[in-house]
Amino acid sequence: MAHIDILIRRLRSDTHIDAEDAAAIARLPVHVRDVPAQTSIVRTGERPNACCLLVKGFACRAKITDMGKRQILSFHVAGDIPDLQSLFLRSMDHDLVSISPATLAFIAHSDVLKLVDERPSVAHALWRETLIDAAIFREWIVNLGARDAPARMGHLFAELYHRMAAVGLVQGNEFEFSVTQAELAEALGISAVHANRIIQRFRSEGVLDVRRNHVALLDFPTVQAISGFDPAYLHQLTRRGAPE
Amino acid sequence: MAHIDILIRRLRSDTHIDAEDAAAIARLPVHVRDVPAQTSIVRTGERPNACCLLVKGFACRAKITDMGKRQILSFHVAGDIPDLQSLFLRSMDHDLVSISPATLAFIAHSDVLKLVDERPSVAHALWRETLIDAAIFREWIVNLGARDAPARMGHLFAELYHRMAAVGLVQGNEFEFSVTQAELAEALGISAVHANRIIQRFRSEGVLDVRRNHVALLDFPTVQAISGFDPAYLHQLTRRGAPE
DNA sequence: CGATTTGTTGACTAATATCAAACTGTGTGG
DNA sequence: CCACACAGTTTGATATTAGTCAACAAATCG
Repeated sequence: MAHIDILIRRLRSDTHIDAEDAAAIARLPVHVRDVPAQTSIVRTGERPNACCLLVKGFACRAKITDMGKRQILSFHVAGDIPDLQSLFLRSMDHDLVSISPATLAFIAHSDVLKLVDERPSVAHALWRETLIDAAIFREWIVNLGARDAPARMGHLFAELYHRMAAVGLVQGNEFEFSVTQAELAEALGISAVHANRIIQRFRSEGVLDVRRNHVALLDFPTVQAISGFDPAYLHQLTRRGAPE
Repeated sequence: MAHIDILIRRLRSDTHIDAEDAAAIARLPVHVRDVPAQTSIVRTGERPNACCLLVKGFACRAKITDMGKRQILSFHVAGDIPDLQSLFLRSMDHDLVSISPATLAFIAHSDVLKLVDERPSVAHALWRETLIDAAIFREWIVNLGARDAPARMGHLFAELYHRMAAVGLVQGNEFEFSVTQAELAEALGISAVHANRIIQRFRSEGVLDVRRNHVALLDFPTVQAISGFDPAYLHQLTRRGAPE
């Protein structure tokens, strides 16, 4: 499987592209690179001239405050282009960092721009991807502003479950995901100690089992109930291909 | 001044459009409507067939959680198109509500789509607008997740100052802005009582004076310092037209 | 001008942070 | 293969921030 196929699979999960579009995307030249965990891929203030497709592994976007605190903005899985916005926002306003060993496929901005100007349907599809990215940020704002810590954590894993299912990375109620409790805390806006206590409670209650490299949604209905999770904001096309 | 001119002014503050693009935008047919404060303009789940340009007044986007709590996602000022994402995300994942009497100019999706497919530069400009929208959400995540309540409030008003300055709506260090303390609390993810106490402290310290319809940034350097505000994430073109 | 919304205050409570120490697992070099 | 180093996790005690409730005051509106 070519590296870029994961992108086409991903796009098909939430947008409409036809065979010709897919073929045009598949023709995009890519530059593949493997990185270890904890590698900064793009940094705040840089002006990348390529977008980064995550082919394998996990990454996150994060901002550092003036007080030196890091806030993780989003987690990314295979098929995501976490810095697609750099196509029109020249300078990065945050960092992109791997949180596991990862395979990246870089696609030059110039090639993407040529493609979107030639094929409006691809432009619409990629624009839509960036809009879904924003929709996920909106839901994350709700999470941080309006839900307590256990609900936030439940919500995060319910979302990841859906997003990973879209690219075929879940088995039953479980999926591989590499994250430390400290990283989780940075995403949820809580302390690492508090994150640990919530994880333990979920584990003992048989709701959710979060490990260093693996997540099991032991009781999805409960996770959904305590977190108020509703996948509508992901704007995915349903299995049945229902209209969006 | 035609209603749509505020949009052109706004676009020029953070994107590059030429005279022909501006003329093409100015030719977009609009349907103008005045609404009182606290009016729901578009609701969650709806599938609007037009975008809404805010010509005058203020609005916010908000989500209601399953617990009935409302989280305000963003505030909007004249020149914003708060639901531009509906162009490609058919169903709304949040509400758009006026927070003051407001004038709205609705632009049919079909007209916008025709324009963006005919003029790539306009497509790029509008796409860029939605990306800046997302960049603001990212910063708001940092605010809610990594800063304490006073910093959040300072940050909100520092941002509004910049955004309103871009469309010429500030006088000195002051600007008109209509918001109740309860709404502020819903945006900041704190209780109304706590919001009130912070406002009073800022007022007594001569840092920031937030009133029902008016905001004065009495001491901008201090606001900036306590909130860690850095306008880079707004991706505005500087006054001097410096490159972005 | 009365009615309603918005803002203000105090007392009390709950959620979460901080700190510090100890423990566990995993990989590395001797 | 062991021992050590290190990163990650777990625990308890204590501190702080912010929430809730309830009453009242002040603005605002029809």
